[in-house]
Amino acid sequence: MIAVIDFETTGLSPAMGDRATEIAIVLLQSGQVVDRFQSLMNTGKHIPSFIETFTGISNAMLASAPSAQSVMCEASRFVGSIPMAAHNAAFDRRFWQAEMNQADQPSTQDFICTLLLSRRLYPQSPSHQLGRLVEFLNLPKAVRAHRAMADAEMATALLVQMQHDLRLTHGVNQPDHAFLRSVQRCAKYGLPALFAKQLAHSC
DNA sequence: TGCCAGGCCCTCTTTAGGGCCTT
Repeated sequence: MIAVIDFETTGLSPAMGDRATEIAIVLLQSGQVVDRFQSLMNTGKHIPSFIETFTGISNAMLASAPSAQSVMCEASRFVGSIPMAAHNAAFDRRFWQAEMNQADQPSTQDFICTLLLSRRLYPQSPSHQLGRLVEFLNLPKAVRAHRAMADAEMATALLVQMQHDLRLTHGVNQPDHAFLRSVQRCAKYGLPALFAKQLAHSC
């Protein structure tokens, strides 16, 4: 099981005071979506006008949203100890840890990054932005990008496609979270050896 | 629109610099 997460936020850095505005999580098991979690969240932080335009999430929408603390407690129960994935995971991991910390919840989940994986697996793609990758791979594109669930669904489709390509193209039987983590960490020139090792291990 | 940060990756590199990606 892998939990694919996406945050919408007021900016790029929790260390600079930015906060999450929306969270979406898709649970993926054996290539199938088995559950979803989504919520706006009110931290009391003002959303800059550029971000309102960018995400479509307004200060008025968050005024009636549940508190960040209650949403993150619910998200923590939803994910448990399941390993997580995100596109540019360094970004979502920072907000996950910062918001969990604010809500007095643990945040020990391991993350894999579909951005780093796509740079390894699809070096021919002209761009590794989530939307551009989805177009490059002919995957279903979200109608409303830059909303949390739409982006989480696209990242999930991307992850499923990468697992499929690892099986079909590279003969890897079970590209689970642990194996994806080794692909992500593997230097580009080392990938064929990694695939061969996994193939031999699974035979 | 892109600035703000942080991490990865590439190269005209490694005693560094800049592009990409996330909102």
